[in-house]
Amino acid sequence: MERPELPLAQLHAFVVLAEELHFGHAAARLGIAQPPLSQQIRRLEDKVGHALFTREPGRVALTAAGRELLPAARRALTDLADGLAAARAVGSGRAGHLRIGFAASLALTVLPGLLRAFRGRFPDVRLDIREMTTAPQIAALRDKSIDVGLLREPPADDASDEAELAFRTVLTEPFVAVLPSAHPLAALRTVRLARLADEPFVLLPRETGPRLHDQITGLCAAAGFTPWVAQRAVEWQTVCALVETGLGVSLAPASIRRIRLKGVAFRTVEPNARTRVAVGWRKDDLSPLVAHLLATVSRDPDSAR
Amino acid sequence: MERPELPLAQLHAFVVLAEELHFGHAAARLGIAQPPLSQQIRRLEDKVGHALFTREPGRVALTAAGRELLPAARRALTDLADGLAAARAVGSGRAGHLRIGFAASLALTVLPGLLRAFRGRFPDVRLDIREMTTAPQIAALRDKSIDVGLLREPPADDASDEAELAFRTVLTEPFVAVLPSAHPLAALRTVRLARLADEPFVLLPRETGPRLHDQITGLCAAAGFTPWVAQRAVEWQTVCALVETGLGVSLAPASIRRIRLKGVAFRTVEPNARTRVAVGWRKDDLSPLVAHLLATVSRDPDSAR
DNA sequence: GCGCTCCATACGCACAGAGATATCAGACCA
DNA sequence: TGGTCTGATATCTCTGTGCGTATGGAGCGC
Repeated sequence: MERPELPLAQLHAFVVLAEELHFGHAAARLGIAQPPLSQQIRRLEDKVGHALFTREPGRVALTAAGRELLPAARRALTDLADGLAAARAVGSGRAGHLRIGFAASLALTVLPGLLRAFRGRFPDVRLDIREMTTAPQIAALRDKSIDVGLLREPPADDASDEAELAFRTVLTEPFVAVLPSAHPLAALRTVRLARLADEPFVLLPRETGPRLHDQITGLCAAAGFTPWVAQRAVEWQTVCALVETGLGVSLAPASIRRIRLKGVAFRTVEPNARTRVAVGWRKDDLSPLVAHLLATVSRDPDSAR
Repeated sequence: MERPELPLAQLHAFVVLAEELHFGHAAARLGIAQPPLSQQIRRLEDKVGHALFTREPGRVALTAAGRELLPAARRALTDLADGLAAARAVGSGRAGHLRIGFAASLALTVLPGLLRAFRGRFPDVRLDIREMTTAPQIAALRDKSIDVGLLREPPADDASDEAELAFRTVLTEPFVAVLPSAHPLAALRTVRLARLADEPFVLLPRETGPRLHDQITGLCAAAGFTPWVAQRAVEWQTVCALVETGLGVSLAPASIRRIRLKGVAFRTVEPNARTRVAVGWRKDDLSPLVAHLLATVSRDPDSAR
């Protein structure tokens, strides 16, 4: 790639003149007087080394050399205009590409509203959403395979080893007991946690979200028992299905009320605790898209319908 | 098409830096010091309105906006470089497109050498050659459907109605008598024209080249007779074939000796006259290609082998 | 012949920007 | 802790060029 020889301003003048084929009109379209235009063209012709127009009195026409240069000049100008517009759109966050990880349990609650709100505001941004549990999201944020994560129970903000990631709580929600409809406790409005002490439990594997898992077992411990986990399942959907078949009961974030199954009842528990849903991102990620997404999350707190 | 906002020099610097990802190396490749390069990039970023590179200590990288701008910048630069080169090639006559009309009788003499010489000198020029007799060539030159004509017996240079066309004689050649090999006159080295007075003639139609036709009949008239035209044919090739079958004799430019037929003999005639082959072009055609072709014609006078 | 249109030329001004040198600041390494 | 590498900043110079106004000159039509 060599040093460019032709100033863009002159090429612009050239293209306009090639369209108008009239110095006066072309100058008017360019918003300048006629003599400067003559100069522009002259300078361009000097640089090219050949005449680009023939000026017979009354008629201006392109030469063969001019016909050769014209399409290249036109392409270059439109390419640059388009490229500049695209770069500005991306730079300002009006366009681009955002990869979002999300916890499966949010697929029916926070996520739809958030996506709808964001898409409404930034229709040219391509959203790449992928379901991931908490721990993989943190790893994915670190290795930059996602830009934003929506997860449950993030590491504490002040954890020393999380210097590169930031989290902000999006919402908190209570836990609910997940019971088979036929279960005696399902008849109550509120279930005291201790009453679940002897029930078999269905839970997610601890690795998929250690802090949430610990919070659940911690709740049980506070109620005076250690839950006996009869079955593990990797999705809340599956957990509910297993509960329906009578394999056990569960404790889950209230979000999963959205999973409507005939044979499953959700009951508030007592004593309760709230679990946090947070949004996480890389602190050093200056992308305006991330900023916009974070702003959208804050602006629409009830997007978690 | 709007006024271009991004100076090409800055885009060039941008592209080079995007390839090197190192200010020092990029500056070296650009042949400038490092601070000016920093300025170029800064100015470009100011105009775009967003950062194009991230400068973490030790590693320079493109931002999303920069990645968006890069291909457009690259395309624009190469387009312009290519377009400029093409325009210069066309302007200088090293490339382009030339339409040449030629008389059929030259297809075996002047033309091959001329084309070979021209192609050798200007391999990037596309030559569009089309066979035309004299009168259509003049019309084609006028309406610009050909750029150069190779023809026999052009109108006189000083003809008042030929102000827009110019002609230059390429070569002159004598006439030869075309006889069946078995013809008694074929036994002679030279044929006196008057001896053909009672022979039937095979000639081209007058319209295809009135001046050549008139020259032939003029020769006969000078020898004291008016030729009896037993047959007309539109190509010299055909004329020779008809002579071979004994349908008559003919008078033709010496070029047609190239048409070798077993039963046809070519004999010089006496008295003789020479016929001119000329190249014609539009006087107002400033194309360097035409100038080059004319120069080639002059430079290789013996291309008429 | 006169005026009109159209383009070129001449001259002047002002500003952007490309280049240089010199210096500074942060990161990293020995 | 000091040296090195990297990029940013400051300041200055100078050229290019973009634009203006004023003017010239060639065709063309009335």
